[in-house]
Amino acid sequence: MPSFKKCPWTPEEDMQLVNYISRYGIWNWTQMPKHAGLSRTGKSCRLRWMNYLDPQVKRGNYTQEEDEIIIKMRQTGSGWSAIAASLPGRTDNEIKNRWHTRLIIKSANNMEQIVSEIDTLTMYCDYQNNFDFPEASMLEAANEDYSLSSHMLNTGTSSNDVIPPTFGTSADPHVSFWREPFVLENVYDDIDEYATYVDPQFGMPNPEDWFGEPFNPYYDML
DNA sequence: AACATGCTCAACCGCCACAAG
DNA sequence: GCTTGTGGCGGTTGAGCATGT
Repeated sequence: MPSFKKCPWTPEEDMQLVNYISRYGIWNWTQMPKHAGLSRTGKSCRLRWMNYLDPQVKRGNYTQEEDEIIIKMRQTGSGWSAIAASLPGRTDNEIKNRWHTRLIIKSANNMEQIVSEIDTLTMYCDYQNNFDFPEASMLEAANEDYSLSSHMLNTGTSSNDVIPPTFGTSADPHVSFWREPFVLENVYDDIDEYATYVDPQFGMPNPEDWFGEPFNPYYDML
């Protein structure tokens, strides 16, 4: 695990950056810190301005409408920057934080999401067993989405309740599932356990029903 | 009151795309 | 076509605050 010291911006540094940009504008992030007398990288300056100092940045107090937009766009695969573009005043970083701290649970609180999780997993099975699937990024997405499941399973519980396994993280008792050679039986084992945590009101479908039918939305692409 | 745990968010990193030379 | 510089994106981390025990 990398260990690096975080170095918060001081009010003086903020002032320097704001003064410089208000006077000369943004012309080159790499050169700017030198001219502004800041001992920061251009990237750091850019991030500080974009996420914090820019007067157009809105802070806190997300409306329900904003949350819904984030959830919808995220579910359709939009990137953070695309979502930020749809929410004036919100930054990608802020939206990302919002997602990971609040919305990921809300998002999972519907059946469609659960089905999507299963579909993603099914695609993964198909890939591993039958195809040399070229879209490596899809696998990463599958892993991420499956990780999402653990958050989903928390729906309706408080932080003090028993937390189901956290798939795909260092604390994940199932982490070996993703790192070992793929074995279909492992999927069933995990799905079974996964299903036991789902709120019964959702009427979790039998995983066998889902895996019994060949399913791969990417067949047409192959 | 003291400690443990969880949550939030600013800040960093690595990687990628693109443009210019 | 290759190299280099720059900006942008997404993932991750750590500090500090809030809350619970």
